[in-house]
Amino acid sequence: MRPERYDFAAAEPKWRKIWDERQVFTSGDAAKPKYYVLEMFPYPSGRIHVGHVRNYSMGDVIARYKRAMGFDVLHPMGWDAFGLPAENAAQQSGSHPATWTYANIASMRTQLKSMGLSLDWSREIATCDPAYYKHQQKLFLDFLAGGLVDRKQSKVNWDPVDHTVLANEQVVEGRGWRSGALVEQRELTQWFLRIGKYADDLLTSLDTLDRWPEKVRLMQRNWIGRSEGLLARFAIAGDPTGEIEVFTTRPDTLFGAKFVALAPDHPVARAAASSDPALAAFAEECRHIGTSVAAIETAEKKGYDTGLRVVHPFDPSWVLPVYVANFILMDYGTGAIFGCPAHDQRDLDFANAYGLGATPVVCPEGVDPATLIVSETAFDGEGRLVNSRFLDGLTVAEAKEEVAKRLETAQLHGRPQGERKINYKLRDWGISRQRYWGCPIPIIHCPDCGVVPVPDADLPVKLPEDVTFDKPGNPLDHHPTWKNVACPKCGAAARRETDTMDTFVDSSWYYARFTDPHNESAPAAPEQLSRWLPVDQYIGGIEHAILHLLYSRFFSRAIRDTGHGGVAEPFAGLFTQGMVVHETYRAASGKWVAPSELRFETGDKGRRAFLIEGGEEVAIGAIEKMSKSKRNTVDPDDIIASYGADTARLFVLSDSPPDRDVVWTEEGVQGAWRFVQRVYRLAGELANAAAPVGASAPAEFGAAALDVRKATHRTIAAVGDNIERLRFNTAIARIREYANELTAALDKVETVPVSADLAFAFREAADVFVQLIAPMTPHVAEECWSDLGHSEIVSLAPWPEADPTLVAQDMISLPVQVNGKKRAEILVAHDADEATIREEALTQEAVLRAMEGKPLKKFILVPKRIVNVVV
RNA sequence: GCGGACGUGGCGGAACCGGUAGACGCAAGGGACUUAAAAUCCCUCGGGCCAUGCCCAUGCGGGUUCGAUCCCCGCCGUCCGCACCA
Repeated sequence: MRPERYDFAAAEPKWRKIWDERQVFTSGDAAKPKYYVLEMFPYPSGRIHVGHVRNYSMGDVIARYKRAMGFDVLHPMGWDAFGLPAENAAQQSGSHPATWTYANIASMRTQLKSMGLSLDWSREIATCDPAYYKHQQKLFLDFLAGGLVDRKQSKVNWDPVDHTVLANEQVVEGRGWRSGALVEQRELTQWFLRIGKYADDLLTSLDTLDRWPEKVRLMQRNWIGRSEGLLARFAIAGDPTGEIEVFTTRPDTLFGAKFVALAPDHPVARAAASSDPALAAFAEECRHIGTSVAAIETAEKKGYDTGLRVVHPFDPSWVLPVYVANFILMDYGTGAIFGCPAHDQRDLDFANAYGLGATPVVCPEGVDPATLIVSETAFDGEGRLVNSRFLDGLTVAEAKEEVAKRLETAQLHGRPQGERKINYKLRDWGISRQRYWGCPIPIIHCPDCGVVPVPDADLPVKLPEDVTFDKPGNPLDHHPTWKNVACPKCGAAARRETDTMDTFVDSSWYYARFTDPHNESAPAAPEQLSRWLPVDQYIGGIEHAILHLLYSRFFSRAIRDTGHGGVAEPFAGLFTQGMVVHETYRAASGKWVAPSELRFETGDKGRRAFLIEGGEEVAIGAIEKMSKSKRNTVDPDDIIASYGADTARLFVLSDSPPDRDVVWTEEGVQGAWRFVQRVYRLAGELANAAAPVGASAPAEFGAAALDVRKATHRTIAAVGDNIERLRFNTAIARIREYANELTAALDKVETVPVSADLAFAFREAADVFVQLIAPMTPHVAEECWSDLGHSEIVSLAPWPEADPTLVAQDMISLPVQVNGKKRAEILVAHDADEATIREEALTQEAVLRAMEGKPLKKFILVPKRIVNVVV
């Protein structure tokens, strides 16, 4: 006897056990076409959060749907397991980072498994596993051999208390986020990956990623920041060899130049500062402002006249002053510019501060050059050149070309004075971190041989286990013996590189490792890479729009170009899902209160919240991103324990479009819960009226049976289309609509057993209904599928096919408008000719009334859409 | 400042290529069943009016069109990204 209510607590573990034992989700049937669906793998913080539930539920719907569509689906899971939190935990609790990390992985794996995700767990990887980072080290060495790695001095944010490098986002108001110490700018020798080599390819290939959000492509475009311009060299007056090279995108405005400005760290500026203490002090001041993001925003343009003068390239008698200025960046272009105040706002602000003047040299069409004055706002639009000697009358583009040509042929100090140049904002990727819990950089420093790669046979360079975290700085550096090693080349006493890699490196190739996760000799076999890559659908948060995705695109190219195989673009389809947000609650004391501590009432004064303990009323605040500090989080474990995984999955997929934020509400969860129960009930009711499994179709269908079948096939078509387009919320809405239709059809049944045609229609409906909901709520679907008499599980059932003849409507209802306002509705055959429709429309009482006896001016028929009568 | 996205009932949202605005759900109100509750089921649910019907309504103001949530112009508001990149 089937129970009245669905007991998720019994059913969910039962079905997961069956999936697990039968290895239903293991990929590798080469006879089928492949489909690779991947969600961004989690950092093992210890607990999954609702954001994970949403992310992985979406991926799972796609995986289950594609599997049912006959694809060999790769849907793996792993752990982004290196990173600073493990070291922080080690400092605080004394547990070793590895112990802490693997314990977290174990508990999160249990949590993820309780969600019923159709993952191939046999491919699980963790980036902190030597079996994984061994290949990462090999890739690094291959990149090094392939000219994709650089070692150079670079400025870093140095925390003098923690003895570590900080990322920009770890510097808060000029201080280290953890230590609170004033951050210093230090020059350190660091390892860099030369992502800049691929700048142009990474930029132009964005156009091919037509299944990426336009927003992400735009962000990457801006980040890469290509600009075409000219390098131009200015001779220093009175110095036979001295010169300053500037980069400009506006060579056309050269006759509007009023000054040259240098970054404080420009070599010429440093040289000048060495004999001018005031300039040295000014440069030092600039460096300090550079550390604070807030300061840059409000900083005034400031400069210091070095006293140097440079000669205008087109007029030996024209000299320009050379300033050191706080707004010039050393690491973009050449660290030097020429300033044209009339046509650049920054230059104008600077010129106004130092009385340098502004001569307009570009005049917009239709403006009299004589009246052209620039005082507060620079003009950066199009126009024709004025006040520019041989450039006068040319367009901006023509003038740029002319200046470039002339400077390319002009000579200064025996070299061409100008050179066309394409610049990128994208910098090479510094990967050195002075930390323990990361992938060791496989390099040995020998006093005689210099930088020596660790030989392949010695890989992986494993992290030592006996480390301490009681001292600030890098534990690898403090380790008594680990860094001492013989040089592989000459055998002399040498020292290991003690820096480890940025954790973004770990996540830049994990999608490739999943294709062949247990390969010991290579990151992945080329045939596995070509079998699975690119990832067909990648799903994750928008916060990775730039770095992770750009680094991965770079790695995929670098892996291919160092002979490992694979593809240029790792992610053919990208979807960025929205966050899960929640109301906030605050007591009168100002303390944040967790939703689990509250009870709610709805009355005359609207919705109110009270503490369960004590009954104090608390204020219901804004809906915000879930965060521990505001205590507005919900624990997936609690939800799954009280409602089951299917309810949690259904809720995060319903209501809101997947790319937008979804508000977590108790009412919404209960709505999902009710529907899970309804699925179970409805399947049971349908079963009672349905023909047995495999019953053959009767020759004829009556009206009632036909209506049910039409609803069935229309829903198959709609849900499939919605899932393909990742519109899970509308897919679920269609299924709920279908449930309403089936309930109504069952209500109409007067006699049991029903006629054979209706029984067939109900059998078909019951099966399809369960199959359509299965990707979202797989456990209850399996339970119902079994109750419906199927011997095989629904997870292995092929997706139902919509019969086009049943999807098409034979009678359609056409709205009839008079002068654009709807007045009536007519029911006509889908293939009715215009004359029939016209006759029907024009005899409608409401239409005639609206026409008020006026003569018909025009009759518009949009087939299958609408009729409009114009009078 | 620059770039982008978005504004639809009490709420989340739907509406395919310019063709019935408000699917589906949440909340609310009314009712049935019940000793009662839970669960379930049914009905109402954008606003207004001279209510068998009509008018207004997709942030605001214009425009194009037989017809505009959708296209164009101008405002207002919200959110996101970048932030002196020469």
